[in-house]
Amino acid sequence: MTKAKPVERELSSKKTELILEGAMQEFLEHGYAGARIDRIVEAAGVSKATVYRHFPDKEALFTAIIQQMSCRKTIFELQSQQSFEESPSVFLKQYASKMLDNVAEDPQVLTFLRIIVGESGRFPELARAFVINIEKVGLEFLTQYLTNHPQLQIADPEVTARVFIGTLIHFVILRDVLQSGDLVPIERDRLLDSLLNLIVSKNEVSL
Amino acid sequence: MTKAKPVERELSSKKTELILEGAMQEFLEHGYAGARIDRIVEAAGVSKATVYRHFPDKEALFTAIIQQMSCRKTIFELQSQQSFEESPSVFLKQYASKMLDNVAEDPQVLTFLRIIVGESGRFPELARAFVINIEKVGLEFLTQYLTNHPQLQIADPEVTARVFIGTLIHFVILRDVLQSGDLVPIERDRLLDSLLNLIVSKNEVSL
DNA sequence: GTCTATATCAGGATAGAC
DNA sequence: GTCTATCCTGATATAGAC
Repeated sequence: MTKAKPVERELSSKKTELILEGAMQEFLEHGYAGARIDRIVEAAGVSKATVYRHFPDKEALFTAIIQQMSCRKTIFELQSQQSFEESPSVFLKQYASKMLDNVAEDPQVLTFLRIIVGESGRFPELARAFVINIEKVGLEFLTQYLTNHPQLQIADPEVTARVFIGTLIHFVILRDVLQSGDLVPIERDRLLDSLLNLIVSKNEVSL
Repeated sequence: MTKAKPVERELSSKKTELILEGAMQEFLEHGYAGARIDRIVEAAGVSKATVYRHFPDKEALFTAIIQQMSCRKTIFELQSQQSFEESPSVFLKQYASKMLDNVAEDPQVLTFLRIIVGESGRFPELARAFVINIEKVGLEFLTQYLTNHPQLQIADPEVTARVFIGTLIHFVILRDVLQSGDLVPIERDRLLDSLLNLIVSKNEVSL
């Protein structure tokens, strides 16, 4: 009987990791067209030929990176870190705060967003993967949450979730992505408080 | 006395126009790094040397184009086309509708947004020009409008303007920029109606 | 001021030894 | 499977004639 040979058809995942690591930096920093294979090679500490033995071309490497990030990056998945038992208005404000902090603290998220939007014309599949893995998850979670808390008296949870996330994303785009927070300044707590006031029923008694 | 010589220090603005025209197409379609001077030359119908006589380098040409577009492009300036005398809720819905239509009908707006966001890391000044000329204008107009209509009972017009525009921008990003409207579908009228319901006071009597 | 022709060099991708 | 060395296309930018 044939000896069970250790699975290793996939070309040495050690180098693959190095390449992906270096490529991620490079693509995030320079975009697709601006990325240089030479720099990826240097950052990864491998030879150029090795890169091309693991990935057919630059485009394949790029899509691999971005798709991987769409799975890993969490912008809205803060559920685990949070206390579900808080009152809804407290929970929602925490949720929004965490989301804003996450983005501000992780510059990779910003460059990732820039890439997704910037290349969405040439790589629509990547944009769609982003929407499925990140936006959709956040929207559906919030919709569910709003639906599950009838005391909030949300008339249209689906739209309310969009308004909530849309406001946050817009804020992130102005402040962090476009680096223009000072041009249209607003205090963050004021934004969140007034936003929650709009969303939760006006005649709030015991939220 | 010296004969008044016809002003022509600016290198033939005829060619300049052609170059800018061609460059706009090229940069919008391929981004900064992906744009090729050769294609600009071809589209403009001039020689490469002429381009470099009018602009010091690729980057200068790029920033000229984008800054020009930030002045010309109107996403939120729909005031002139609208009847100010409508009731606020009608006006606001018209305003939002017009804005969504404008974007959907003009693919240049989409590629412009992609460029601004995509290059905002490397060209922050362009991003800031965009915010000043487009976002800020929209936000301030809406804030003013909400303030001027006290019957709406807007507690915080500044934030409400952001919520309104943020929701619209987010919708545009998902549907048009990222081309993923089908992945997180929502009927446009439902979005606008529910959004307005959130914004205008619940106890609406005569808006 | 505008063109043609060209310098210069960097990019992605591969051949062939080990 | 990995490296070194190289191919070759095509990019930005310029020199020099008109």
